[in-house]
Amino acid sequence: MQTRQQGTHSGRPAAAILHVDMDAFFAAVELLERPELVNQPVAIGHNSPRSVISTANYPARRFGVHSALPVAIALQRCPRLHLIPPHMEKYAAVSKQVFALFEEFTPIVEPLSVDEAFLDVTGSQRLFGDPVTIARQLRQRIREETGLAASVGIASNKFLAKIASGFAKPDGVYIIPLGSEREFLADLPVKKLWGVGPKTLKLLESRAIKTAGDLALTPLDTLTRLLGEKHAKHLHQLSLGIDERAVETERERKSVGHERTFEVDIVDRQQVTKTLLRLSAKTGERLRAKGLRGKTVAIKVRWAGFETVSRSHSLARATDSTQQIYAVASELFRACDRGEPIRLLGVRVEQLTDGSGEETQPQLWSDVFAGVDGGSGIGAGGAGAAGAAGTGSTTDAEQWERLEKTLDEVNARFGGSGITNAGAL
DNA sequence: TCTGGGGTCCTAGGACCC
DNA sequence: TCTGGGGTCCTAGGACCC
Repeated sequence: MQTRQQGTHSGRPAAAILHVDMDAFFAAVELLERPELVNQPVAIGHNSPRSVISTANYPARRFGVHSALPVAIALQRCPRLHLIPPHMEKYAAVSKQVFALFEEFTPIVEPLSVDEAFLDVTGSQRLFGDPVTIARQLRQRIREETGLAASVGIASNKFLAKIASGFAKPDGVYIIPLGSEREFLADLPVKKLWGVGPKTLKLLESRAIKTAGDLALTPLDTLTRLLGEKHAKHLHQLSLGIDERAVETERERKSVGHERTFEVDIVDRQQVTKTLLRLSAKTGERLRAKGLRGKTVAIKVRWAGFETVSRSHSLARATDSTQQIYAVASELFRACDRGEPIRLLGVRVEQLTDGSGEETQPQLWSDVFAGVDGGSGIGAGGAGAAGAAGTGSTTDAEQWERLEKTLDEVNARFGGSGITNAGAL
């Protein structure tokens, strides 16, 4: 096992990167409260027609139940499946605990998701021992503090560490020793490489490229013609075991948005309007909570046939205003509406800048709804009343009821075309 | 058995400027 | 009069990841 630093061709000591991945995270958290189900098949997902499984525990996986599988199929494959609806706040709290433990071993931590991170422990070895020892301690600490199992992959770069953690699962450690990368990759199926999904897999297979080893032997210009310049270069590098991306502790957020798939495709444009309002409000609220503003408002519409279109519009100035987001979103929708049934609607704000230095704009719902409900309801305590940022106080059910009720009145008065703000576009 | 919701990154064409 | 190339911004779509 690789336990000592070796030099590399560049003269720098080899990096020691850990990829830590919690095992069946959401399910494992739920099972802490329901230990009697530990050996039963358990999956996390809403029990509704268009939901998919977000996590399955190992007993459930034996039935062919896995992430992204439609719930309806999961229940067919495993009629005795214990389906538990997700409780994101609970997982976020445990996640926070786990990430705090990471920081005990190194400050260089890159979160990949709520249950997964890269740790650069190159400089931690004097204090904590070699990477395998660090992994062992870390797993021990996680188990003590949370009762959960984490798997750890160890390698000289992020890509290999991530591949390694897959081999470590469940509840293990796997190391790809320095110098054995090419050998390790030779027989690795290409679909294991970061950036190879179903489409790319098909393209590669059409050229008889099945393993990372095959990929490594394919001339770069062949790959470039197949996949485009960046994608080709990236995959070719990975196939050679090369990944020079550093573990990044801070990454700038690029967008904030919300979307919703309807249980049944909707036709009613008043419901569209209501949904766009709700999605805009959620988005605006999160922007304000994070002190962000965005210049571009984008919508996503998935038609009943699953065809998806997006429309976007850039503003002269970045905004965090629910009112403005909604005005743009509803106008974008109006302009692309085919009158067909709709499966999904989304609202997203892009081109973010942090709002510092700029005064927060008051959210003048009373202007939008002026003369409709007497300006009473929403302006006063409603979505994004100035200063409410970050408290979560703007999402409670009562408020939504008021928002929607007011919108119903608007629709009734203006013939259900929704509210548009001519000044917005 | 139809396919979530949160995102990131890349490509490509057109506008516009130098 | 015709034509060029680079850079940046905007928009739409698509692949991919957890």
